[in-house]
Amino acid sequence: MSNFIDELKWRGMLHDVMPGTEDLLQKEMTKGYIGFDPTADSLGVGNLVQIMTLMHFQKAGHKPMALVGGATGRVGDPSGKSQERNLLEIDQLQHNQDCQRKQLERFLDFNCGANSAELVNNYDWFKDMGFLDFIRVAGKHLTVNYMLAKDSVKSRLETGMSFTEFSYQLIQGYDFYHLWKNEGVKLQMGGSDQWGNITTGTELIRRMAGGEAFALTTPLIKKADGSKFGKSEGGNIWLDPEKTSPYHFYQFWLNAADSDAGSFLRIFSLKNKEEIEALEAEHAEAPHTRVLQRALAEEVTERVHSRADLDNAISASDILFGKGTEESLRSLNSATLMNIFEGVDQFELSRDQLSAGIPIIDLLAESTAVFPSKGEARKMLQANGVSINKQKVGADYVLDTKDLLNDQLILVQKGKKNYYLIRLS
RNA sequence: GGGGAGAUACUCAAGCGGCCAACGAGGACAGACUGUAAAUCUGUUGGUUCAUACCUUCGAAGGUUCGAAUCCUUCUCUCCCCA
Repeated sequence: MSNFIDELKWRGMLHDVMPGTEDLLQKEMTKGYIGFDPTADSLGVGNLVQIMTLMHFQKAGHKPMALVGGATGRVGDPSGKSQERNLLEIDQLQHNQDCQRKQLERFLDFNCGANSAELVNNYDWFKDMGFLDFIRVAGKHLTVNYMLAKDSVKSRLETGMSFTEFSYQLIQGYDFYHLWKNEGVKLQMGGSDQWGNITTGTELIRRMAGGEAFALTTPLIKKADGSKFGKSEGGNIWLDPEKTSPYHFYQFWLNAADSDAGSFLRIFSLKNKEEIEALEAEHAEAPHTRVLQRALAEEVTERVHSRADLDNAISASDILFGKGTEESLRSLNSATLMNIFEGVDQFELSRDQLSAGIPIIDLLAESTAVFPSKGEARKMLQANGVSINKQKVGADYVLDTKDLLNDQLILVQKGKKNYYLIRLS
């Protein structure tokens, strides 16, 4: 059994840990869990931190458990929220849970003997519990004073908070108690914003049964410039390939800033300390080759998607961002192009429209949805931000069949990094 | 319950009868420079459009006026002080 805490420490993944946790982990194979909130129908890269935590936990010889919050999702976690949340519809929640469960299954080993991973849903033990039972069994053991002292509650006392959200910590706390009592789970992990909820659980275990349980949290991931991690060009980066294509996913990691790449590699890769430090040394020698970003993007994309998806993403990136010129684009056959660019946003156009000649602005704003309006298309064209097949074009450019690659495709570039593929229907 | 202050675009924040689609800052997007990095500099940032045009915006609804984000009335909400 390797030292899990030390592993998290050097990776910069340890924020807070309850005294005695390390002793426990060194002494015995421990069951530990992390909860996932079904607020969306896919996990995002932010959740990847917790997934990695569970993976390291399992690698260290312990038994990881992922909890899908079917019950807690109905209530809404106030942690880190400055406003009351809107409740999700029940069938939406159900859908989200199903999607998240499938994703979680990919990352852990569910068939490796004693420390095989497990997946549970807290709705299973809450669905048959009545409100009166709950407040008698769980509620009696904690004082409102105790609950009010939590940051998640305290920060909302000014603006207001519903009883529903106030009770959230008690529900999550009861989860821990339930798993402790019935499954022998002794550790709950999570993001640093979960510390309050987790300690409510350990407190509940202590008061209800005189038992001992432990807690550990990971820091909130922030980029070096202070901005939020996990977003790109306005959107969240999802693990679901339908929501964020493997190409975009790969690009997201590849675009990590130098100042972030090292720490991201520690958190999101399974590489060991020596490997990472070697890569960093190599990167320092020749920053422009961006070995850190490549190593990061490759490992994470392969784990979340697949080797084949990764290969395509790399090929597409090489073509789009390499030294490639219009000639090299024209030299590729369309089957290859279509395959490689699967993850690039695509639009269709009829041959008739094109052969009649179509002004660039109409093409981008009307025939396709590259831009939401002609005004924006014009603006970007005037700012010199649009390329057709890697050639900058002006606002008065008119396209026709001569612009087709392989008589099939047109590659549109908006800004430096946004590519669109227009193909004949 | 009494008194006071306020509600402006993604956020903060000016404007206090025409020169306001609304100063400025941040954010976002784009250009240059680079390494598909950071920093820096430049441009854009209500919509349709491209024209010295029209439409929709300044909490909501009415009103005064040739003309209102700016004045009046009512309403809704927020904050502060006193009880």
